[in-house]
Amino acid sequence: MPQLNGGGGDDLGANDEMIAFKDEGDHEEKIRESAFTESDLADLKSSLVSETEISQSPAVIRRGQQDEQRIYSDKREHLDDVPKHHDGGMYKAPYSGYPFLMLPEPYLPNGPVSPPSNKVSVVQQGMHPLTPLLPYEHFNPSPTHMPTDGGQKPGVHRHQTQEISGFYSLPQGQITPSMNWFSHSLMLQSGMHPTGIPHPAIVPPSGKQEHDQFDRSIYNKSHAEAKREKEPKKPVIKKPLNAFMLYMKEMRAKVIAECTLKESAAINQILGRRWHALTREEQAKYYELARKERQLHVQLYPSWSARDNYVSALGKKKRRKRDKQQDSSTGPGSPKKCRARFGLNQQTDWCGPCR
DNA sequence: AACCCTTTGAAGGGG
DNA sequence: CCCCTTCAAAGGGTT
Repeated sequence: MPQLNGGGGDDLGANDEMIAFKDEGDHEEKIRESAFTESDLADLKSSLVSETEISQSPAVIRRGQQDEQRIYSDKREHLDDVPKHHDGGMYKAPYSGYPFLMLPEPYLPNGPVSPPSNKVSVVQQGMHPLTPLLPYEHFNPSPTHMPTDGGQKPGVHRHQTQEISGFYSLPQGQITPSMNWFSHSLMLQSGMHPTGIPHPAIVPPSGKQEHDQFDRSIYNKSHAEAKREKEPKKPVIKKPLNAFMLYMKEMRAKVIAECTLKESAAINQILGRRWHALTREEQAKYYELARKERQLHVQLYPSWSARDNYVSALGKKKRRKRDKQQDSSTGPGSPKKCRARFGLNQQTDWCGPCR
């Protein structure tokens, strides 16, 4: 039987997605105790400020993060005990009751398939932010399409694309390795996947959603401009979401609702804390989902590399320059700036649940 | 308009 | 192998 997970070993070299928890039960306990309580949120809010005040160079901070990651990595074997959700190789939405399995709307004309509606507003309408992951439930690779060896790349058939369409939140068309560039461009022109379903993993180079703007613009612009726009633009295949990103997608709306926050930076800090407060089982489901997503991504885009989406060398230079400025604590993103942004003197502005 | 901020995790490259 | 960098999402804020 075909298996997405090559039975124990991760053929994609991603058996490390099951990041285990620290052994320090105290630490974990401590984190969990502080989770989801109002005091936690208050603590977070104040820490959001105080943490940014710590005069620590970005490099030091990063090092600290990596150290922590390494510690987590030391406990992966614990999570390996978490029961895998496989059913003879057929991926059946492993987590019954998982909210994103509820709605087919992502494929509706005005559903979350359109980028703006895939955001919070969608959730507020009763949609789950992870709805785009719905196709997981339908993913039923046949032996022909799904190699038993997850690392097998050549000869992967593209029929799967229909089943996994909607994995990502920015559907914009589809490109498949078995297609040539001409057909790719045609698909992108129409904004559609060859199967007829937009694929969110692929976005235009701009990264923005344009949808039906194209056709209209053709008539409003000069011939040269129209021609230029008609030229195929190389689409961007986005990275598969990791466990935390999947978690964020699901929980973002909840945090926004609870805290009446909208600024993603602050929301993400809360989500980061909550992530650490999750039990290993709770985290495991997201690691599992992320692993499946990576596997599917590899099978869909065998030649794709994360490097493909890296910014140019010029962009790197630009960033290094920026980082240098940060070290002087006067540049963008400096503690000083962060204090201002998060309002050190405006803590009363925090909403109730987050106070 | 483009970039920043903020989080964790994955991936890739350099030493 | 270790370390560092980049990018995934998100949307208000900043330049």
